Amino acid sequence: MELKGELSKKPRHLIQVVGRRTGISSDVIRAWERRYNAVVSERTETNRRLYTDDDIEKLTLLKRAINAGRRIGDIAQLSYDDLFELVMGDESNATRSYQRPSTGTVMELFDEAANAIDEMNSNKLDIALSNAIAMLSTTDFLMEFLKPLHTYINDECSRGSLRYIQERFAKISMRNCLSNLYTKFRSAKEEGPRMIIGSLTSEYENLDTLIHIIVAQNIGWDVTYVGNNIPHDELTYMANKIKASTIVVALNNPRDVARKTYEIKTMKELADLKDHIVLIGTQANSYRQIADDVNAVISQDLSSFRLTLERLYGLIR
Amino acid sequence: MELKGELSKKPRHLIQVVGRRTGISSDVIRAWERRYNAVVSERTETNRRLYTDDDIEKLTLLKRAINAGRRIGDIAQLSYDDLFELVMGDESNATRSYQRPSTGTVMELFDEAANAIDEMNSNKLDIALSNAIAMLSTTDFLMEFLKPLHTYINDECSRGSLRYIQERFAKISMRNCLSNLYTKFRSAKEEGPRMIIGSLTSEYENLDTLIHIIVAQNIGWDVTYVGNNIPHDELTYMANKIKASTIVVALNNPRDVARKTYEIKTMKELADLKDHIVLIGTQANSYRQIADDVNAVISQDLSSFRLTLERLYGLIR
DNA sequence: TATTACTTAACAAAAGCTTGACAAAATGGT
DNA sequence: ACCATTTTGTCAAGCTTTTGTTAAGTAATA
Repeated sequence: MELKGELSKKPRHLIQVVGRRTGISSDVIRAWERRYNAVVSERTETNRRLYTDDDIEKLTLLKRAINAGRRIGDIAQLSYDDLFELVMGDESNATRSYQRPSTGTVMELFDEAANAIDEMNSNKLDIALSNAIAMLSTTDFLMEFLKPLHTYINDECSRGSLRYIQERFAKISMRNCLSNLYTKFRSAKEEGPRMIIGSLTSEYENLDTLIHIIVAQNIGWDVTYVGNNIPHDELTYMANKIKASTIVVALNNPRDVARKTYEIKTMKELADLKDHIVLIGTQANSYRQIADDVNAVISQDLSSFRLTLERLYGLIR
Repeated sequence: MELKGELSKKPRHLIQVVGRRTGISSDVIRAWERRYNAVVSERTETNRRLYTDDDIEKLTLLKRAINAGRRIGDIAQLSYDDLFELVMGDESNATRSYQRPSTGTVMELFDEAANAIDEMNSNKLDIALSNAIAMLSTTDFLMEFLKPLHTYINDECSRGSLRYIQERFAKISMRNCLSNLYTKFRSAKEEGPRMIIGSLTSEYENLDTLIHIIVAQNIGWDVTYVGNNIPHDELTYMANKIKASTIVVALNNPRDVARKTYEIKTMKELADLKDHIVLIGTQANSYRQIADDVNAVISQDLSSFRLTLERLYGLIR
């Protein structure tokens, strides 16, 4: 089936579409063409630019290179392959803290979302979220946008300046957005070590857990999310069956610590010895003792979760 | 089971109906035909246009493509498949093209999904679901694929041939898939009458409810889903605030009929008199009496839900 | 008879194009 | 650390193309 090969060489995308897909404004795309011949598209008979899939790929790479600190003037004329190599090098050498020049962007996106929640306009909220995804790197989106938005909602709600239903509908938009990200990244990666994420009986579904999924996928894990309120034996059954190398247990409900402690112990016994167990969530700290006993890792925040997974990833591969 | 029934090939919809279903005005549909031969329908002996279901699907795709930034002149003449590939690429921002199995019937798609659930391969399940979306019209996808798959899972699980965790992870994939559809059908412009869908206190989240959302959106409603377990006063508050013309209440938990009856009555009193209330879900029948009293509509199955919404849509517009 | 649909023509808003200018940010030399 | 220079994103003016909308007159429908 040559579907992809044929189509990708065919000029068929208008500049507006390219702008949306790459997140580069049409003005900039034209400026790059004018100044550096970065991507020179074909034209229709009436002089409209028509881009191919390959053009889009190159523009995406250019954007990533710029994000990594390159200057457009220096890299615009590189071939796709050279560019690819460059970006790979840049991104692997990148110091982990990459600072966005103007914090204005994040602030504006945040305000847009907060307004949408205030007006209870779910459409607007969805748009704000997808704008944020388009504008920010995945990490920034999660750490600097979605997480703050989450705590903002919780705070305002407990202070009484947001109503319960505003919290609920906002969280549903955020959940949708996260599951979109989940499926989007999933299709790209086929391989990578397997991981199961879920929570034990009496736990509720939690946005933070979903955020953890995206982080894990982003590092290269093949993640299966099984939801909340799962009996521990079901978790181990599945882990064994699909040969998962890591089980991530979300702990956010302070009740039943004793039972859950026992369940974690049992899981370690029943699952393959090679399996790693990672505990996340607000209540994870209550499980220090058992974590030591079964050699589990506690990751209370996203960055330590990321570090843990990168370490395990290195161990397993 | 025939992939596309005889009915879908039969020209039977007047242009007005097509306009309502697709959200494209009749003038525009005619202009597209005149200028680009986008969708050329058959005619009655007296020269009236008669459209098939397939025509409607194509128009819907055209609209989605335009939403994604395409221009009608460039895409009007594309085949359904090319159009679909284009829309999927645009909407998922990733240039990934789905892989479609050579010959596909609903049965094969179903088996593919069932196998994935059996093997607990969530990746495979996701692919099966998106293939089904690709192969089938939205209506067929929901009614002939997803709904049967849902009951299949419930049956097998209660018979014990599927484990609890298989049910859970499968339903999460299906939920993700539905929320993807939800976001995709969202039009950028806020048009169409507003609707709120949610469930009252003590209700659980339900896949069927999500399916109803897609159906409603497909007809042209601007849907806000607020989730399960929502106090009735919060529902009315939001309905008033965003000027929703219809509130859809999902009732699937047999407990607390008396309380919920009272809550429905109160909602009718507090919400604007013009608001319509629609009751859906397995337990909706237990609310016949109050439905009559407050002039609410009960829709126990998807097709009656669709009819109800089309009628209301006509009334409101 | 009142409504809906059909055709044709015309209009106006939206989006694309080019050229040119400007200001913020980055760079580089002292 | 300071200042001049270069780079680069953004925007405006003026023009063309595309496309949704409206109007006018006629035919069909209920």
